[in-house]
Amino acid sequence: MTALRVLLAIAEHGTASGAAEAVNLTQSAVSKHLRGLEESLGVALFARGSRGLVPTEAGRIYVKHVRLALAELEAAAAHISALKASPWSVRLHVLPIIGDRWLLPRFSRFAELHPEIDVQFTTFVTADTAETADGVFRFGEGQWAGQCADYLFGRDVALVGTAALVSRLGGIQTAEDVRRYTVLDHFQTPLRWSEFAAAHGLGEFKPNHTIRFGFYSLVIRAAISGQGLALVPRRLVQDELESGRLINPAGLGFQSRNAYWFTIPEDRPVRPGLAAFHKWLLAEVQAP
Amino acid sequence: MTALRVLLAIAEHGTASGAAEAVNLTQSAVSKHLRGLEESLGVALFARGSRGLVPTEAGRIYVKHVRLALAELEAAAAHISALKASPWSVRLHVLPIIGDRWLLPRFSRFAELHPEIDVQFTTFVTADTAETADGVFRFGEGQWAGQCADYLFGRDVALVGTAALVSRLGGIQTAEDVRRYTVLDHFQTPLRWSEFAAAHGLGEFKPNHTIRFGFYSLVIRAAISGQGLALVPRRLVQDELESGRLINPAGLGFQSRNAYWFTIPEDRPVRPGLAAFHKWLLAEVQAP
DNA sequence: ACTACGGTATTCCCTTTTGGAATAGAACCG
DNA sequence: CGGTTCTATTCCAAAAGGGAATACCGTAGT
Repeated sequence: MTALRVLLAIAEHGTASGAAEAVNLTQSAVSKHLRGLEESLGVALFARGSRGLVPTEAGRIYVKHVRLALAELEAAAAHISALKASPWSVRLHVLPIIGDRWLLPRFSRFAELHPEIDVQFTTFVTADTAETADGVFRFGEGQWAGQCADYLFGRDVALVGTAALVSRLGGIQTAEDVRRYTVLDHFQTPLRWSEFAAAHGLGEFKPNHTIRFGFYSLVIRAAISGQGLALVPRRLVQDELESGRLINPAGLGFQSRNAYWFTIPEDRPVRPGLAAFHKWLLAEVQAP
Repeated sequence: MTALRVLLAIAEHGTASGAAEAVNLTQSAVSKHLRGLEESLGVALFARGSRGLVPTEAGRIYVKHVRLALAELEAAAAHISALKASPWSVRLHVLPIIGDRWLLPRFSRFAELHPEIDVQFTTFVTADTAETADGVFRFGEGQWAGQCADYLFGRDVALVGTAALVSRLGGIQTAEDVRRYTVLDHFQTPLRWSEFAAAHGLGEFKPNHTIRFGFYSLVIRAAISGQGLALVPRRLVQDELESGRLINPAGLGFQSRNAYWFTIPEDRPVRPGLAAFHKWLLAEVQAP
């Protein structure tokens, strides 16, 4: 069971050590779980490379199903916990990328501040999971029917890559130069590069080569390991930009209409636990 | 994880001890698993009665979701095992009621006969699970598009109940007498009682009281514990009829158009493992 | 070519969990 | 009121899970 969670974590992080952190285990445990799964299925799920684990065909299929299954289990738990919701419990639906790179690192502060509030996280998407949640983190333009949305961050999108990569291909002065590079993209939000092109008046944008990933964390990871250029909300790579592991050549980027929001249902009374979280969240976004 | 399987087994059997047998554990282990689940969810899933465990509202909801989740996992496994199918492996989709009461008890004979054949059972229903299966046990009239179907048994439906129940309410001479009894029914195949009524020219059949169950094994179990009369394929309660735990008053029953069939896809080449199983299955049905 | 680095696999060892046998207890039935 | 048929609990052995340390392997940069 934890093996399945481990599996998904690996799929999202692309490395066993990264996954280990995400599920609060050691890399050794993760490795063993993966091996256990592969043995019981009799199939290799990930190909071992020195840069991490890359899913095999079977792995991709299996991961897809396992994600659905865990989503269903999560929905089950959410559903029954909705039956006994106390005013001090909060059920949140969090996008993995936000949870990993933004919310969880600072959530411990909230937990310390409000030990009496019981916060439950949900990360997979199912039909009714969004319905039973008290608050949902979303990506989009800020309009959802029946939802009251607060902007968090993410409109400020930066073009990023490693210094080594950029200098090797002759540097980037203008957006035009990007055409020479491999670009990294995300399956579910493929519009980003055309938004970038539009913002810089590039017209038809046909990059040298595109690599697509199923998870945004993989896009970021690929950028860090120098595989190409990525468009990422600046806030999500703040650490890397400050430490120099990533650079933002020529300050290129654009203002996106799509960003990260936190929504709460309009029709439902706001219970005190949710109110406290909501307030904390907005404050945290303002003053980082 | 096994806890979830245990949960479903309990839901299907209505007793912890029965479930224990179904999942190859002891009753003690089952009890502990259930308690563990309930504690981690903070909700009672089953009400403890001295005649077994009956699901609570929360329990029913949870079971429903868990079934979907496990179906998904099963589909995952089936999917990837389809990728590496050897000619000596067979993937079967089995209806729980058949698996429990008919197939598994005699399957060990097949396993002894053909140790080289790797048989994989699947019991939950998912869209593609039926597609990847080599053979499927079905309930119906024998016509499925693209499937070649062999009749197994189940057309001979008997009216059954405990001797105690029947004598208490004054015995049953004709089908008319059934009206005085509580009847047991199955959600997914509710037509049975009207078929029975039609076969005996009863016209509008309005029984005294009806109890409905989500699983056919619960119907049988309820009949055995004297809760009412049930219509059951005779082959599925052969043991009980012979031992007298159930009786078939006045030999009442009817010939149903719906029965149990085994189907294999028409378009697919029949691999040797499947051929062997198929042959064994038909022989087993003939000579019990 | 060599070293530093970032990753995975493996070994050893301890802790926790799991599962079975036996037993106790509760409800129902005749 | 015994007998039967359930569940809950206790005790104990076995197995799985998980962490720390270490070995190992491929790549990148000098």
